Amino acid sequence: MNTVKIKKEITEKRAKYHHGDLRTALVQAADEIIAEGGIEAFSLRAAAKRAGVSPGAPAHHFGCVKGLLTEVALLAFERLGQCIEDVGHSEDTAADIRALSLAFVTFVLNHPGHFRLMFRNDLVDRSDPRYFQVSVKSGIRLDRAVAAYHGKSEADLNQFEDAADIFCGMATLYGMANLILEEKAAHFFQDVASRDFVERELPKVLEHLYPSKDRT
Amino acid sequence: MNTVKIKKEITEKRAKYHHGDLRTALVQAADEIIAEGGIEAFSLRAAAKRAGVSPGAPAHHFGCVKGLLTEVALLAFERLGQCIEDVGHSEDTAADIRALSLAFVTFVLNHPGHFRLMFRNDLVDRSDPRYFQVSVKSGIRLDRAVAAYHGKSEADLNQFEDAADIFCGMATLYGMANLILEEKAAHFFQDVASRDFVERELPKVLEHLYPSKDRT
DNA sequence: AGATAAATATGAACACTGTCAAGATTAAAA
DNA sequence: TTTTAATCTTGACAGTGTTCATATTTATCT
Repeated sequence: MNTVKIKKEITEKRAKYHHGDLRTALVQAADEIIAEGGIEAFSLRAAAKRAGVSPGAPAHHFGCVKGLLTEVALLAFERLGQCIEDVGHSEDTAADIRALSLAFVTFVLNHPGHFRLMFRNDLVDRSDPRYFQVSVKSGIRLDRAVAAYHGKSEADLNQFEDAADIFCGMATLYGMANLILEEKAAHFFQDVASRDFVERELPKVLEHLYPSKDRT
Repeated sequence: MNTVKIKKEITEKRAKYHHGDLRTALVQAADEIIAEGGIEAFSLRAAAKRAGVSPGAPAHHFGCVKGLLTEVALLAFERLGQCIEDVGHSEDTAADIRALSLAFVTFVLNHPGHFRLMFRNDLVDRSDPRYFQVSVKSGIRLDRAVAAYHGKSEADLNQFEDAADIFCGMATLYGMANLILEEKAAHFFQDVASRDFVERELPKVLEHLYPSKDRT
């Protein structure tokens, strides 16, 4: 009967021996850790502790650390996709590109830890089919906008020159986000990683790169 | 006298107790490890072992692991700078940009481990004054080329619009190198990380981005 | 319902990692 | 030559991811 008492105490303290939905609890814990302290702060054991579970538990749900981090990255991509979706459509294709790019860079500045994770080959299993799915989903709007800016439809994308345009657009945006976040552009602009700066100056830069066309 | 004998044997086996120039030996060891297996293969202890020295030795020469990796990164930047310098000058500014970009991407593909290290804030001490020095040195040629392409001299760089041009140029190049190396552009082009592909297609892409001007 | 099978979490172990302090060894300076 | 300073070793510490036998709970079948 004594053992029963002890069991009950334990039960009250930590819900149950079987967590119920440990998998999503671990993903959430990892997600929070990365949001708060970046990948530096993350460890499999820290996530386990945060979920109130033993250090060996995660291995049963995710094969290894990459599995868990992949889930977090997918989550982040979905959020990015939402931010992109929330951008309104306009008739000025250059303005569309500006708005989408601003949304992207804003996401990066708001979620630096996640952004640094999302594209890391060593931490995320990019061969997971869901990765392709979700990364395309969050990039397709920019693809279309750039294609439209160059007067092409989405159907033309197999044509080399249109693919090249879109490739450049993606590269530029990704590069700008990187330079801004990691403050590698400090000798171009000051306060380059501040949100104010980005909202003020990024549209100008993009206006330069994709000039609005005269519609007489 | 027995101990003397043993001492001598040890002496013959590993040169001397005092290595002589352990600092550069460790940098070289780390450099080789990263060249062979990337950052994944690197560890402070592995570098120490490769240099034939005890695991605690590096701490005396570099405060911590970041110190050693910073040296390797600086080395890599110097090599990059050399590759950039080796690119000839032409009168066609667009062709200059193409040649410089090709040299950069080629370096990235030839030294993937180093490239992945060079811009990592968590592994390299970018506040080291030598970092700024050497990174500017390897970027200035592209700066000038882009400025010249837009018909500006280097003196104009404080002007916002010229800084924006150069910022975009840097971002695009950095982004392209990333997309190509990490094969994030696979749904644009195939075999995107092969050297053949880059030499064949990258100039086309850049010709698109920086069209050669008619000089009638 | 009761016994059996499957899923799930624990806890200890293993081989790593970077960092540190005490002591041994060598080189340089007095 | 003796003393001082620099250099390297050794052993320890806390931390990491991963694995495995064991304990516990849930689900399934008779």
